[in-house]
Amino acid sequence: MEVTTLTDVTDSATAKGEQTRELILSTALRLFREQGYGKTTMRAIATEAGVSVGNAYYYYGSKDHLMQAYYDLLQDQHRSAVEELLASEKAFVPRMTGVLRTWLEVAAPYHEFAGTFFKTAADPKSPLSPFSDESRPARDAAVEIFRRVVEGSDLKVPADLRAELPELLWLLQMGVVLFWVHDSSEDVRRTRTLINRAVPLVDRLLRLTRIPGVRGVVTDLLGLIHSIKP
Amino acid sequence: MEVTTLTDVTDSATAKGEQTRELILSTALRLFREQGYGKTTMRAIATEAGVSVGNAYYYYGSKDHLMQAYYDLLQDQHRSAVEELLASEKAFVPRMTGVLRTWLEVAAPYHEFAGTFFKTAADPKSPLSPFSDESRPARDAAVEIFRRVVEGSDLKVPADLRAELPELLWLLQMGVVLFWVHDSSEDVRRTRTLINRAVPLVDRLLRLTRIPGVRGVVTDLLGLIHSIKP
DNA sequence: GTCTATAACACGATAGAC
DNA sequence: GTCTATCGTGTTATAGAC
Repeated sequence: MEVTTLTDVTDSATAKGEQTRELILSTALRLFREQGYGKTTMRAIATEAGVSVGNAYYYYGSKDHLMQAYYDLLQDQHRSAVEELLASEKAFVPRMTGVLRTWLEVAAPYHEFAGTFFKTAADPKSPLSPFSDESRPARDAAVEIFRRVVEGSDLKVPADLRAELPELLWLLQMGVVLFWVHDSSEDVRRTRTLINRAVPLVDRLLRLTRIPGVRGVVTDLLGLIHSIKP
Repeated sequence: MEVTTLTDVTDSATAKGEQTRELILSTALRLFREQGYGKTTMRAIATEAGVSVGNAYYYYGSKDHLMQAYYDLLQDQHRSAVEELLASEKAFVPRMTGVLRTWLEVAAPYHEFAGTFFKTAADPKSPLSPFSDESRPARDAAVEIFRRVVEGSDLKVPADLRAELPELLWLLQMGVVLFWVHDSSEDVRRTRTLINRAVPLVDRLLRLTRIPGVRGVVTDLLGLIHSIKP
């Protein structure tokens, strides 16, 4: 009985902590969306959430960590938003195009904020860097989406290339995102054009790999990739 | 006579200002190199240069502007360091490889600092962004190097592709630099490997463009590039 | 126009009490 | 887990000297 009570106390304490953690995060994201990352101060987040600055730092080691948490959230949303498409569509081009378009939709509310996000992500020393060890789980989850894009499709490519393809497609997405961050056109039309034209191009390129003369270049490329992996 | 004297005074004043400007910059760069960007304070730069903080801000609007000045300097050094190679070597692969290797050499002392630099550069709102209007002169100068790489070489590619090639090679360099920033291997060996293998691959790829089946993909690619330009 | 000296402000981050 | 007080730093402001 005493044990049970003790457990209950611990549980409720943990639950309360979790509640505070989420309150701080959701408040921060709202303010980021409303006023941008730069103009949102840690003081404002704390005040708005009804906690102290010190408490905010108790849960999130830095302002950047709040951004990191947002990134994880975004990835989660993208994964579930893409579920239906990957279950129904079988052709490579609409699969890949759909995945990229869905990303645009999910990330849209944070387009301006995303600039600051990638600013931090570009720093090799930052745990938010897409190439850092800390973000490996998030990166693996992202690559996993493209593994499913490839596996569930009608794509016919050599086995060795197919194995590297998910990571290469993820890299393509990184490029699209980089373009998107800098895209200030109405309704990010230029990014949409990029997706609409780049994916069929990739598809065409992949079909070419069966031509003997092209095959050698692909082998070289795969060798290059292998040689620069850490 | 009075005019001459007046001019002299103005000139010497300007010269003195220029001297102070350079003193501040060189001091800042030395401290950045020695202790990193983050740990170098504006107060330290001013003290070390023997000027007041206010004076440092008189010449450089912000700490980031000092980084911007470094970038311009780097580009200048790269351009002159590459001069001899471009004058003597005629084959595409050694030309391109040499240009990229030279960049590594010129930038080497600032490898760690470069992380912070690209962090700032990745922000679309920053004037340091390689895609911003403010950095257009610097970008044009960089692309110009690759225009010379192409023009002075024995490369045989279709005219429409050749026209876009300098910008594409510059983009390749951006990729190499991004890789380099994240490369913590001894003597950046992985980046060297990337250059050594990627350039011949590009060369091979460019030769393939004469195959009819491949030609169509190139046309598509050029169309894509054209359609997403602002 | 160039420069000094000093104070002040805002913000990210931390220390230490409770 | 939570708070208040405080620090260090980028940046700005003031008020003037040469």
